[in-house]
Amino acid sequence: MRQETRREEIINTAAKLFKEKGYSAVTMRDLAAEMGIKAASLYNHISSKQEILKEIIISLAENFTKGMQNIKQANISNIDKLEKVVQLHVDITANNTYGMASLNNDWMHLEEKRDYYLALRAAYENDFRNVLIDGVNKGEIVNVNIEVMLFSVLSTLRSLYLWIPKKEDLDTQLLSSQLSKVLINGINI
Amino acid sequence: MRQETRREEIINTAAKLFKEKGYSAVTMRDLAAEMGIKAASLYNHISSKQEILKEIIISLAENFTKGMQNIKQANISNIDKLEKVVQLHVDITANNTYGMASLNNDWMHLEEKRDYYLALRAAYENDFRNVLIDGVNKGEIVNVNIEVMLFSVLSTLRSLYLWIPKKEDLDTQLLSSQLSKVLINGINI
DNA sequence: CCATTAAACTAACACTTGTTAGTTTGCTTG
DNA sequence: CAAGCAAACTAACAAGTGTTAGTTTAATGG
Repeated sequence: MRQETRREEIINTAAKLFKEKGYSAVTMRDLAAEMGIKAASLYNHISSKQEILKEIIISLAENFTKGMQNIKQANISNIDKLEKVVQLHVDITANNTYGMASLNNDWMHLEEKRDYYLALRAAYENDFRNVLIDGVNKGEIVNVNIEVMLFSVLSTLRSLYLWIPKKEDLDTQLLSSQLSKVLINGINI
Repeated sequence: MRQETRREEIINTAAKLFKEKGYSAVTMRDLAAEMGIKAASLYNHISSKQEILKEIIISLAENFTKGMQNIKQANISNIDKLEKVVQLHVDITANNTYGMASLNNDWMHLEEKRDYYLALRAAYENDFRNVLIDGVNKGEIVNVNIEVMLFSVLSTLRSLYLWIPKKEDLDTQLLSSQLSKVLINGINI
């Protein structure tokens, strides 16, 4: 386990506070107090509050993009692809529960990188949609409204950060497989 | 269609802005500008920024509570109860897309009413959980991890506000039935 | 036509915000 | 030991914050 730099400590602490109160409600003085230093000292390590948010969100978004690239070009069924997507979300979220809150709720405060983030997200949703469409065409997935299926599954995956921290010793493998079953097969007998 | 009071106009406009930027990032001057007046003039109609948030969130939360009371005491199967819950979410969200964003993301800024909100939400989740448990016990619902099923379905329903506004002429009845199918039966063949 | 009233206004307040400049502290290493 | 440096500090700033006080405006109804 590599040692965290001071900069990374600040970013991780910020992510935690951003999850609790949202980006706008967290002041640089709040963040400094949580680190046990004065606000001005933060600027030895980061260049602005903006930059902290950017670091949190963009790295996560790029992780999702990378994961999706691998999955879409794999030579497996579309149901299997969906299971891989579920696992991708569980893994990334388990490793950065705090950051996922910012990704979901504070991306609109990104300013310069906002459009880049939105482009990544749109591409991701589109890749996801294509898995569903191909699955329907090949008879692997039931033929109901694609947008409703996309919305339903993706909403659950995007909300994972709200639930994962509650678990103590999380078995990501187990959660991922249970979640896949529920999302794919539903809940009725 | 009853005429909106000036107060209600302010609260609805605030909800719209809160959805776009979050409660903390919206200033009273932003809100006033959107209404075409000066910030100080808002205080002829509301007593504080806090109060606006409270009005938005608490009324919605109480609507959910009321709806759940009706559903839990109905003499129908647990699967039917779930369908009613889906419809409840679709109806409330379709009628107040903006407010639902605050309910989901800004409840932590409620201050005095925060604990009351959290109590309502915990009770709601518990009623929801009991429908699932009773369904499993009666063999209507598959016996997998209750918390995973609860999380999955509730996350989708709570995220509805992000998707509903995109539809132009929304048929809530249709959306509700499609969503129920996906959530209950899953997406595979 | 005058009194009332809803709803706007201007001006100002005390405080908080992100950030900068310049300085001090205390380790690490040649 | 001296030099270098990472990382803290104090002090201050300009702008923005929610809110109050007191005043003006324009429409309404007896």
